[in-house]
This record gives sequence, C-alpha cells and structure tokens, in this order.
Amino acid sequence: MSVVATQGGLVPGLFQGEGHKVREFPYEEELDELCPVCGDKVSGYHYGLLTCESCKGFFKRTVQNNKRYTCIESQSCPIDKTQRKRCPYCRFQKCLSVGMKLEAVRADRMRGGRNKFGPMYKRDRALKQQKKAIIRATSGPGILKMETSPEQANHHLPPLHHHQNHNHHQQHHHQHHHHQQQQQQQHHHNHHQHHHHQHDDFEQSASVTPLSYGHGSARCGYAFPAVAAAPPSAGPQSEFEHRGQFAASPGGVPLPCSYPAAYASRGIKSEHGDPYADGSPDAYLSSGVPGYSPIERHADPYGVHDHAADSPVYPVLRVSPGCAGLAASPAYPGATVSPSYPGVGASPGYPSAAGSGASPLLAPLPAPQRAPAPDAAVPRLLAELMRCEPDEETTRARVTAQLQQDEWGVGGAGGGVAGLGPGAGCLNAFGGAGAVGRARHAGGAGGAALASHHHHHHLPRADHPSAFALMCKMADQTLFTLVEWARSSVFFRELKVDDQMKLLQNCWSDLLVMDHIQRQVQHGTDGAILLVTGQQVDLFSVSAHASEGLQSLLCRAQELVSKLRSLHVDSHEFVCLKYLLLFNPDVKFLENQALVENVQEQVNAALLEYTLCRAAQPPLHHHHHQQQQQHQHGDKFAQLLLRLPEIRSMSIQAEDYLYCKHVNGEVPCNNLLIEMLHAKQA
DNA sequence: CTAGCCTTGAAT
DNA sequence: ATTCAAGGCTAG
Ligand SMILES: [Zn+2]
Ligand SMILES: [Zn+2]
Repeated sequence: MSVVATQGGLVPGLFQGEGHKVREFPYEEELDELCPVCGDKVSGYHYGLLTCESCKGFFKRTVQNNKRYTCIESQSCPIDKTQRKRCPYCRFQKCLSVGMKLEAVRADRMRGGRNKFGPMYKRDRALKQQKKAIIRATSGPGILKMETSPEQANHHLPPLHHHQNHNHHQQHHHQHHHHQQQQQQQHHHNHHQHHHHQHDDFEQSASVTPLSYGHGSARCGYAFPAVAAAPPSAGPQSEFEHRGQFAASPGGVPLPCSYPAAYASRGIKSEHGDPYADGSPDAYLSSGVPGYSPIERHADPYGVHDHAADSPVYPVLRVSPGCAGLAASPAYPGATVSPSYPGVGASPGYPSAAGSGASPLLAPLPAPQRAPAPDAAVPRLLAELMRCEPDEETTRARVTAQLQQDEWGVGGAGGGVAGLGPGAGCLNAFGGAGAVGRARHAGGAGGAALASHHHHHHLPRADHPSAFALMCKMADQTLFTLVEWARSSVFFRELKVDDQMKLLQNCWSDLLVMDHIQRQVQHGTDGAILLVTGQQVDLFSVSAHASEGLQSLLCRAQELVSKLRSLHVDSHEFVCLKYLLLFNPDVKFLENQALVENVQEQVNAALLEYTLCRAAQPPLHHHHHQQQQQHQHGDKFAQLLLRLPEIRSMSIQAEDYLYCKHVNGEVPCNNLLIEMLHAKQA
C-alpha cells in the first residue's frame, strides 16, 4: 500500500513509466493445486509427485495388483477429472508419463514410514515455495511482501472443525491388532518381519520393498522410455519369497533382477485371485517387452531439467526459436561502434517502450547506426541498460518505508525498535551482531563505542537484540528490489519465467553483495558502512564486535570497495557487472541459454568499449596521475572482470554465514533470503 | 472400480 | 511429539 504511494511516478526504471502493466508475465502458473494427471485437487505427494487422492489410489491399485488395461481407442484418451474413469489404460499411461514412480509402491505393503523420496519431496517443496516467493515479490501487489500469514490465517478458523472430528465409527477396534484385519495376510506379515532386517534392497531406507510392476511374462503396454534393456525374466523361482527383486548395482542404481511372474500378485495380494498365477499372460501381452524396470535415472520429475532425454511422450524443446536475432552476434567493429542491439524480436515489452516513449513497434529494428546519441561514449546497449537502473534515492525510500511498515505490523515486538527510527541495525546487508550472546555483550561495549563515535545521521546500534533481524529484513527488502530490477531489466524479461527463476536462484546473493558494494563505492564514505536505508554505521566499531565470519566478510567487502574506488568505477560499469552476474552462462538447463550467453557476450563487449572510451578521455583533473591512470584504465576491463569471482566467492561465504544464523534461529521468518537459501540447499 | 477417509510408522 | 506419504477400508 504505502509502496504505491511511494512509487508514485518516481521510479523510472522499475516501473517503466506506468505502474499498471503487471500483466506482462505468464506468471499465471497455477502453482500447485492441480493434479498433473487429471486436474483434480492435489492432496499431497504420492509416488513421486503431487497428485490428487484418486490418482494416488488408482496408481496404487494398478501397480499393486499388477493390473493391465486396454484402451478401446487410440491410446490417447483425454484424462481429466470427469473422464478419468473412462480409460484406465490411458490414465495409467499418463500417471507414468507425468512421473509417478512405480518403485514407490511397496511390494511388502508396509505401511507408514518414509521412503527414499522423502528428501526429494522436501526439496521440491522448497523449490515451489521459493518460486511462489519470487512471484509474490515480482508480480504481487506492490512490495507488500509476505502476506502476514499469522493474522490472516487466524481470521477464519472457528467455522470448520466439524469435519475432522467425527471419525470414530470404527477405529477403536483395531488399535493394537491390525493383524486381525489382515486375515489372510498374516502369512505375509511373517515374511515382513524377516525382510525388514534382511534386505534393504534399493539401498533405500531399511524396509521398504518396491513392488515390481510387470514381469517376465512379457508385456508392457505402457510407454516405458528407457526400459528397453530390462532383462527378460529368468525362470520361475521356487520360493515365493520377496527375494532379490532388485539388486543394487555397484553404482547404487537398482537393477531389475529375475522376478517370478506369480510373485507380483501372490506376494502382494493374497485375497484376490492371482490373475497370472496359473500362467495366462495372454491377456496382457501386447508388446513383447519384458517387464518394466523401475530404474530411475530421472528421479527428477520436477522439471529442473530435461525429461526430454527420457520421456518421448512429452519432449521438451531444447532450442529456443526466439533467439534468432541473438544467435548471430554482430561482429564487433571497433572502438567507435557500439555493439548492435540484439534483435529480441517484436517482444511485448521492449526497453524503449518505457522511457523513450517509443512504441513497442519500433523495437525490433533500431536503425543500424543511430550514432547521434547524447553521449557518444556510451554504447547504446549500455545506455539501454542504464535506463532500467533505479536510483538510489528511490530504492532507499521504498526499503525504508517497507521496513517501517513491518515494524508497525509487528507492533511492540521490540519496544526499542521504534526509537531507532527508520529501521536500524548495523553491518552490511548480510551483517549481524554475531551470536546472541555476543549481541548482548555488544550492548555494553559496542553501544558505547558507537555512541562515542562520529555523529552520523542515525547511528544504528549494534547492541539491539533485533539488530540482526532488522538487517535481515533490510537485506530482504533489498532483495525484493533487486528481483524487481531484474524482472524489469532489458533482456531478462524476455526470458521465460522458469529461466528467470533459475538465473535468480543462481545469483541472488551475488546481486546483494554487488548492490552493497556499489552503494559503498558510489555513496558511502570511508570508514563507515552505508546501509540501504541511508544510515551509516561506523565500520570500525562494527567489526570490533562482529563475529569472526562476519569480520572476514566485512573485510573482504571493504577491500573490494577500496579497489573499485581506486578504479573509479562508475555506474555504467556497475550495471555491466550486475548484468554479467545475472546472465551467468554457467547456469544450465535454461530454455533460452542462447540469450543468456549472448547477453553475457554483448554486455562484455559493451563494458570493454566503455572502459576503453573512458580511458581515452579521462577526467582532466589529477594531471599528476595521468600516467598511472592511463595504465589503470588500460586494463580496467580486465580489472573489473576479475572482481566478479571475488564477488561470487563473497556471496557464497555470505550465504554460509546467513545459513548459520538461520540455523541458530536468528533470522526472522518469512524472509525471502531464507527461502532462496533453503531452495538452494540439498 | 473409484475415491474419500483412515491408520501407520520412519524420519524429523 | 509431529509429519505426511504409503497402505487399508468401504460406501457407492
Ligand atoms: Zn488426479
Ligand atoms: Zn484410452
């Protein structure tokens, strides 16, 4: 809310002149909710991914009972909530194609517990959550970040407790004796006892025995991509034991072993007649393919990558057609000609549409040489990048406003907080006051030290218990602005959301570090740390009470700042560096990798040209340093590029540091930083 | 068979 | 003690 007021019309780069164009992104990703098989409501993770309850049951029944279906039509029946009953064949086919995992169905029917997919589910959750977070940060209403879940959630609770409670009709019976129900199953139960201790086939957590679907009897009407190599079943095994269905291969990959046709049904279901028990596979063999193989080379239905490799059903286009204009990087003429524009095509939002008031229509073809730019020294590409740059003042206002709003919302969470004015804290964006214990200690000494020093504007105190939390919020807000920056930046917004996610996931901390560094270089003063809120903190007193890890970070940051200052890095160059971080060609599995690489290339070229031009026309002052400067400018380009690894390294260290703090519970919840961090781990 | 609801139990 | 995905049960 307040944000809207804040942004008014002051934010040139971020809002591109108009604040109501939020529809540009296909962010409508119907996050979760829908079963990938039938579109019904998702009830949780089932056999590898989020599905609805009915598909879970269907899949279970099918695999457990080794069911075989036949499609009456062309094996391509549409599957949705209303038609899913129609063709079980196609339904099951779809289950498999979307990634439901056969091996998650247990042969021994053991209940409860967790299987090897547990961690994956967790990871996937983190990713989805992060995705949502970014979307909220990106396309949500202003910066009204985290929807205060605590309060809203509590509003409507009373009226819906009827359902859950009355489930008593018949559960008191089998408390301890679920065996009784098993009736014919106690037979197997005995086996289970053994198995639990004997085999942990599949090298997965102890006692889950994946059920083998399909068997030696030949057949496999289902589209199993990479199963061709499944060995034909060996002869029938005399014992009906769950014996070596799978054997862990040296590499840990489960390999299908001989598997008696009868087993599947017998071992699994004892009550129903075994459809194959008496050997009459005729009904199911349609293709000659021997049983399926639960091999799982693509234990990743989460789209992080391919599917293309092993799923003929849903191939993924690897090559992006949209990068046509980028493919052929224009030759770099010389120092005078700016790198040509990548013809991004008639994309909806071309940069110029924002500031220059130019119609999107003339975006595709910026005339070959519109040399008469106001500043000939600035490559046009660079000029375009600059146009998207938010100004420090606006960012400061927004972050500050948001922080204040947070505090209001929190209420009296920290009585002293309010007294600190617009946010407070110390250290850089990743800073903190060390361990809790330390923070307290700093309360005495640190506070005194800070107070006795220069009277900067509002000297945030490092001693406040929530100083670190405030710093986190500050960094959090900064991240939001950076995400928005990226989102509205020139080439980035041409990318698919998924690609954007991946890039941001990769560089968010780099951008934060870079943002901090840039702030220090351009607006900060020596010996102090300039926060995004405009407050300054005495560097010396801070590091005096900072933990070792933090000191190291501060130190490195300071060194970098000094270095960049000596190089007289200006905002143009900073922009380039930021883009180089953002468009990191090391990020793999991008749909439009070509664009990323091309932007990297072009920005590189632009930076080179720019630094060369600047070197040619250095400021007329400092004559006595002329020589030295000439030399410095000479390889300034290289100097700049060499800082990138350092920044990456710092961001990694900062992430580690942040993670430690998080584990210690010192990072406030609902923090985008943590969500990014969390999604990255594992 | 289907699909909603219930019980389990390793992992956390 | 809590989670929550896997199996079980049973009207419809
Ligand atoms: Zn479904
Ligand atoms: Zn069909």
